[in-house]
Amino acid sequence: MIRKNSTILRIIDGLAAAGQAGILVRKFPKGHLLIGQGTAVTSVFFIRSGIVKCSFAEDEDKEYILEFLGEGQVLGEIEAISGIPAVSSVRAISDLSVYMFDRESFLNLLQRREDLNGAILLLMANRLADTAQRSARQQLRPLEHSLSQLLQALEHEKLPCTKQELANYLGVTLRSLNRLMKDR
Amino acid sequence: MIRKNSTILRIIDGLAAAGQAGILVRKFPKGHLLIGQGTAVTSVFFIRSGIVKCSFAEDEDKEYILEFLGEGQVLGEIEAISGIPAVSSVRAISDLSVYMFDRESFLNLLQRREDLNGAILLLMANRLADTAQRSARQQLRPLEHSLSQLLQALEHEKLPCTKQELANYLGVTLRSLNRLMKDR
DNA sequence: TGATCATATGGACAAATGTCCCAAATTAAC
DNA sequence: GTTAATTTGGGACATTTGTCCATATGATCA
Repeated sequence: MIRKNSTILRIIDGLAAAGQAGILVRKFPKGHLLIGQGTAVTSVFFIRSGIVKCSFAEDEDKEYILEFLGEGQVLGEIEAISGIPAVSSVRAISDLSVYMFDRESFLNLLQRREDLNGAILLLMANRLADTAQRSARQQLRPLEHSLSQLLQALEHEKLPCTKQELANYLGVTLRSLNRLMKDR
Repeated sequence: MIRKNSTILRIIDGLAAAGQAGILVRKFPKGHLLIGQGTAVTSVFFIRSGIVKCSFAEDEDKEYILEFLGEGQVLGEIEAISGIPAVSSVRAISDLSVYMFDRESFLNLLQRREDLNGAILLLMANRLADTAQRSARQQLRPLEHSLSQLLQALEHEKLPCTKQELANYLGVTLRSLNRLMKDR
């Protein structure tokens, strides 16, 4: 449910400890917007601790939550690599501690460090697989199924988010979510 | 609508022309299954010409089409990189010509050739962006909207697929698709 | 020439979901 | 401690979508 990746965090920890240039440690409070959909992204973030939501909006009023990311996950790498404006917004839903790279440093390291390169390839492959699978399941299965999966996942890890956000993650209205919750 | 990628095709053309070991040229007829969901993937394919559909099934009877891929697109790279069984099935929907790599050769080249590495990173970044965007739009917008977008795209490029497949791409039943088509 | 299969179209009804409300409960602000 | 704002839970109804048909059209094959 909340994606994590300890391999990458270890690599970055190592780089930071070795005094690699271009890495900053930053902290952000819950609610802080790290990346705004449609804007240019100039930094790449690696989550040290905390949770963010990646969400996509079209109308201002409706949002769809693409994923929740936790420890070791990377933010802004897609935009850094492809040069396009941010695909989604990224907002902290708990207090956050991150490593922050400027774009050039990140791309440089990605070329020079084979281990980082491999870890990022792997992370992107996993994300693609997960995203595709979730997208497909949401189309194929009834809402009830996605919901019970979600609730089961939430028993193990608590997610500091509202019910509206859960609905936005499931791609339905809050009303529908409540209905399902009631008559289970 | 149909994803393509000429940069990669040029790189692979070059490698093949230079006699790089581990590359085969293969042709498959329309309808041929290149990758079966859930099975181990031992080859990586680069499309020289033709179109495939990547689809995800859960019940045997229902399928969701993740994307249509054309020239220069890569198949099986996710599984090669991450080692997981195939996330989706890939089937030719027109006659197909491909470059075929065994997994080891592909991973080797990915390490040794900076240009290929960069091109694959870029391709995966673009796919992630596209997949996320499509998934979000399908949840946020009414079917009518997705449909008109799709029809507009199809005016420029013709896709050799059935209406059932279009419905599977949109994530709805054929009945719903027909209804929308009728009262536009 | 049929017979058979895939594909395409649409009627009728059921089920799921959204929209528009309002009220209770909880949390944050002063 | 009181007020305001957010979050939650749900009724009533409209709309959308799915399910289960039946029929028509066209292609293929014996």
